[in-house]
Amino acid sequence: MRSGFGFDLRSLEIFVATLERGSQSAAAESLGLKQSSVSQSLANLEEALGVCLLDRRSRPLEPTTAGRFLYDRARRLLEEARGTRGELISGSFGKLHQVRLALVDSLATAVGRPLIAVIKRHTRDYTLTTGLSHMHGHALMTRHVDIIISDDRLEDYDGLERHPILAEPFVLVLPASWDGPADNLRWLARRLDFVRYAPQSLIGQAIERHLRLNRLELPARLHLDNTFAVLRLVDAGVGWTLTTPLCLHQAGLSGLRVAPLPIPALRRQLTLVSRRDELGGLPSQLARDARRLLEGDFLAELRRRHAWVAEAITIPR
Amino acid sequence: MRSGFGFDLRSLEIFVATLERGSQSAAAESLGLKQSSVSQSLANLEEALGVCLLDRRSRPLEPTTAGRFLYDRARRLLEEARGTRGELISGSFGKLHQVRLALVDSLATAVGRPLIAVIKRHTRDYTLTTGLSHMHGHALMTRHVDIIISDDRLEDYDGLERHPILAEPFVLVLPASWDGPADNLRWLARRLDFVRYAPQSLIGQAIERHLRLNRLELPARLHLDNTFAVLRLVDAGVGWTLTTPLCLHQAGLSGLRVAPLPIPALRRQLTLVSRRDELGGLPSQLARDARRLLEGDFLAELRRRHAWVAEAITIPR
DNA sequence: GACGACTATCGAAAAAATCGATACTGCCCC
DNA sequence: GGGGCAGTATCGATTTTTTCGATAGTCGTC
Repeated sequence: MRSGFGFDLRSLEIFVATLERGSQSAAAESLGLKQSSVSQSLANLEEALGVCLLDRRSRPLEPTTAGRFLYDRARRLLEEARGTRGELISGSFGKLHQVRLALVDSLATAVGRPLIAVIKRHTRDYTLTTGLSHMHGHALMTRHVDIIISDDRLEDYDGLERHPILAEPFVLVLPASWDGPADNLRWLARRLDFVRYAPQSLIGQAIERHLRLNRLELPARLHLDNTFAVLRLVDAGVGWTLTTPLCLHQAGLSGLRVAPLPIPALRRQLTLVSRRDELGGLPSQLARDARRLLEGDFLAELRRRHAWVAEAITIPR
Repeated sequence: MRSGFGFDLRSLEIFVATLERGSQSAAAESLGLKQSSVSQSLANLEEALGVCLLDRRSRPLEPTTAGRFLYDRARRLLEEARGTRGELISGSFGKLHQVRLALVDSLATAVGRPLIAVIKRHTRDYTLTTGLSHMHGHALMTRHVDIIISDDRLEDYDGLERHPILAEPFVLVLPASWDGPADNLRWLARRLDFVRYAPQSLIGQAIERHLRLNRLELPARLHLDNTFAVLRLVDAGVGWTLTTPLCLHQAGLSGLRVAPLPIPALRRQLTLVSRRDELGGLPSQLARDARRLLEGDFLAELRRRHAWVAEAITIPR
């Protein structure tokens, strides 16, 4: 047995049959083996696991505590293996057990929970992770996740399907207490610190690149790796930052002052990306639902609070 | 691979690694194999399952629909195998996945649902079956069930633990419309048919044996294999029968006339039986709960309705 | 203490998994 | 359009694992 588990399906079959038939000889017969093979297999199993599984003295054979436990798990594993085989050869595939979804933080807070509800209708189990966007692409390609929604469209890769979710402009965010002008970043940066996103994050990179393009060299004092931390500092009056309406929504800090960028516009696009044709209609459905949720929840509130920002947001379809 | 599944844990490992690494060569390296072995294993897998799993043309390698499905199941199987191994070698056994309980019909209706709640606190999953008692003993010994509650104490077998649940007398049951005497079965049987339990059932056998012992030869016209059918006929005025208070309670036919046996008493004992020391405290706890439920529900109602019968019932502890 | 029913052990045989070598495929690039 | 490249398939040889047959050991029963 080459697998590193200490057992494989065959040895579990033998073990289970032995307990159910009550003797090695009976198990051997029921499996079309000889008793010696059963004995060997059981000995190997105990050897490989380093655990005693059977009390050989009693008749019918009885499991030890560990054996009783393995019996339970083995039955389950074998049952699932049988089911899998059946579904495979009949071609009638059931629900997937697990769909793994990775979201940018800002979306996770806004629409994570309702999206999970949608996923649940398609699979038995799911995982949802958040994290830095540039990790998501890699995770998708190595199959550590199945679906990502982030600002990375992974244009370099083939075999993917992409569903745009949201395009939003970056805005300038200032402490509520700041009542000075907000139309010159260079000038602003001399009175109030620029609170930056850490350069590992895609959002941070996008901002830095845009600032460079617009020939703004601003002092690098504060680098924080998540939106909440960034906005918390701004809220505390420490400085100002650039971010997007969705991030603002996520942080839930309603007291901040929001102004248009005093430099050419920068936008980010959130896109749902998955491996093409692997999950049927689930990705497009999730995309549709994510848009609907953003529309109803986030955008509606934004219209009330900062109508001019809401104008600039695009939710496709 | 000797198991009849078309795959084993090893081939699943290889398949999963191939998809996750995106190529056979990479998978081979990650598993310490050569590419040719991976190719072989995948070919065997497809051969054994009779299904194409991979689209070999695309880079990184992509699964077919069947392949995507198998990937999902395989990850799960491997995950469970890993978990099982971990729990086994660390000795810290988790919950059992499944405990299988078999009850005599009459108990199932009376206390089945609350008992399930108790089981749920001890295992992830459970099954409950009912059926003829004499099947239960066999099922227990062949590990098709873990716990039985029936009128068969399986005295012939060792290695079992037994917890008495209830002892109850048989009673004579007549149609409500019958207002004649109920103190002579032979006489009764000439006016009204004796509705029997099928001789396959343990309860039927017990009754027949008792009648023989008391030299009663009654005509064999009606043989029904479950309490509900038996009592339904009695209720319809077709005949009379012998049964127990719990069976009466189960059938829920409140209009029937109940009388003491006009022959020496016959009792049945319901006992919870399980393989000794396999399930820790669960059997005794279930027994305790079953008694409590019978006491509170069944016996309390019986006291109101037929106090003289309630007297004759014993619930231990 | 012989018998029967079962299990352990061991070398041989059979069946796998794996390897090494090599041929094949599709793609990119000049 | 042909060579290089990265990956895959195939095949005989090799190693490892599984199974077998034979035999010896164990335990309980009569």
